[in-house]
Amino acid sequence: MKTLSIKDIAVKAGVSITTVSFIINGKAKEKSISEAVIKKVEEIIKESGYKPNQIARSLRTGNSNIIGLIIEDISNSFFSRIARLIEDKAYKKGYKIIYSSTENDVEKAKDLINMFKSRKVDGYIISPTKGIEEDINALLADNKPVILFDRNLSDVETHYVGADHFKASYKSIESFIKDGKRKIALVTTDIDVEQIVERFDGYKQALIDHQITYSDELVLKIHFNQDETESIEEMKNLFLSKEIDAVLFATNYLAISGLKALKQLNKQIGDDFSVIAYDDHEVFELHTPSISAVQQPLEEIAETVIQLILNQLSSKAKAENQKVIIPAKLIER
Amino acid sequence: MKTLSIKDIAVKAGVSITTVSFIINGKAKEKSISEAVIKKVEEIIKESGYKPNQIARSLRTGNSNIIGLIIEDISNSFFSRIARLIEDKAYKKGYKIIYSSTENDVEKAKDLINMFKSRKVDGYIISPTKGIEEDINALLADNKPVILFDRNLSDVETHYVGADHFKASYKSIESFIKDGKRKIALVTTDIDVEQIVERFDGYKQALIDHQITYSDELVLKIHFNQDETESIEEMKNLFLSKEIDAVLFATNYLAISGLKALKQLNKQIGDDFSVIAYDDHEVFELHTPSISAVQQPLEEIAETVIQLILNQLSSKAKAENQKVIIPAKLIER
DNA sequence: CTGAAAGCGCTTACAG
DNA sequence: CTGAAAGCGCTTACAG
Repeated sequence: MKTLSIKDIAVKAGVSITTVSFIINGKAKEKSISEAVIKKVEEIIKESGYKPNQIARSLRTGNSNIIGLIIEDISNSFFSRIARLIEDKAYKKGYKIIYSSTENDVEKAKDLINMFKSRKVDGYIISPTKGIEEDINALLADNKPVILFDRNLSDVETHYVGADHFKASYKSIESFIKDGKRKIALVTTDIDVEQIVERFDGYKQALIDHQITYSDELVLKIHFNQDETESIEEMKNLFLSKEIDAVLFATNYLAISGLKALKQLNKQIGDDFSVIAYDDHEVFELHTPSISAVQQPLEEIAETVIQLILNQLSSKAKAENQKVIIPAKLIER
Repeated sequence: MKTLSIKDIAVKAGVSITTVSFIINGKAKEKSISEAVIKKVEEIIKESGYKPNQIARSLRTGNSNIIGLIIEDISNSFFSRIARLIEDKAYKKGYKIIYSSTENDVEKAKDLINMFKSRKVDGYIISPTKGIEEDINALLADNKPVILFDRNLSDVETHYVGADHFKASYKSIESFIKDGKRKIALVTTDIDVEQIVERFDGYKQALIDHQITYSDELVLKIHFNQDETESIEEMKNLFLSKEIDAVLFATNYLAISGLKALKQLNKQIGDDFSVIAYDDHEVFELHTPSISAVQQPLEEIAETVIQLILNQLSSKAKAENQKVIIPAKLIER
């Protein structure tokens, strides 16, 4: 069974492909096609199950009704939830999303941008890695809408949506201090991306503002792609060597590794030892005891991202660049 | 800056677009293009940063080097992990993956197939919902490779990769029985898909084989799209009303809700009350006490799926349909 | 060893 | 009210 083309429909209806095309694209009225012809063509389309070839349409029009979503890692629940929400919302507006993970690898990120570019996606939603500034600027020069989220790139002039990482981190530390903690550790990663740096800055500033000396020794930077068992070992060392009474984990997967480390050490979380995780996770609510977490407003982030990109897509006018910073919530458990 | 076309390259190199096309597609030798021309064209391509328009290529060749992945829900960690593995492996072979969630909605699933079809994806990897048999058969009639995974559709003659859900469920119940449990409950969903039915059958058969009377009252079927709070209430009722000493949860998200229910009831998991979850989740290892889980071999499933589809894609010959059933492991914690 | 030309399936400016 | 024709950027059978 050959797939049908617009020509087949035109032949069947006894009209030109121009007429069929106008009808498919809702321009029938505008082009004053007669009611009778419209009805006839629509019927034939329906009963034949004809679907226009989007590839051909894209080649001709230069756009695709597809938005490219580039994230760090789809298996991280923060991203998979965001992806799901964005997909949902875009779908309702007639846009499809295609997504792919960079694994924080600059080369792969560039590859993905190229792939999306050569597929003529209409717009880009990106949680960027450092090093792709140029590629993104090239997209912008090409007049493609780009929305960054989760982490900003200071060398790129475009829209950004993200949580206020500095403040969320600052407040977490402040809540430790209010509870009388003084030896507060930070477990973070060594990737040099803005949202991680902000979390570190918030940690440091909160200590300083409360007259607690900042010490490098209480900050553990886990190497990004390292094996989890190794990370757990490093955390165990940290927890054993210093008299720490509280720890902020800068990502949810670090917190999960940290909980495993504590379990192995048989160290109880409680009045003597408090924990906050950055980015919530199902683990934390169910954990005994429950773990406090900084919760980014996923729904709001996804909504804002979609809103911004749809605006861009519908108005050809270049809008003012917006940086939307959304407060995160500290869920105390 | 206009994007370059093959024509621009041809003009710059002073050759025809035919020649450029042959070189791009590695057919230079075969078409005996002279070394000098090859070198020159390759240099121009490199320095100009020219990337062939994949849309045009797809329109012409009818394929896309893209594999469509259709899953139930990307925010479920079972699927997001599989997706990540499949993406990785496909990427290494030069294929891109585009994926999208059906949310177990037949209409959305059909829509997605249509979208992928009109984008001319080369092959399909699908965790199907019931009701899309016809659509999949249409793809097969169109000679497109289709690999089903996680759940099979009996009315569709194609490749399938999945865990042995019946046996895994059977063994879980058997392990309860060995521990002396007799009042064993099953919490499952009401969606009528093969892998869920198999888990139920395994549960029932194990009871029967061990001379334990099967009772409907010990089986709770949670409505698929229902609010979690409601599910938790129903589970609390089950746990309170019967003297249950063990429960198998048929999915990991049900198990998570179940753990929340138990927490609310202040009911301890231990010698008097055992729990096994189907599909592992980070929650379970960290939970106090740790929760046993049926672990599907994600890596193996992903590997097999990719292998099968790549085989199909490279050999135009229609291979024998394979049904690969992979044993799942019960991780006792 | 290389090129002119047809054609993939659409959209749209132009003509009538 | 409707259609013929150009063109989007490629690939490839054919010719030389």
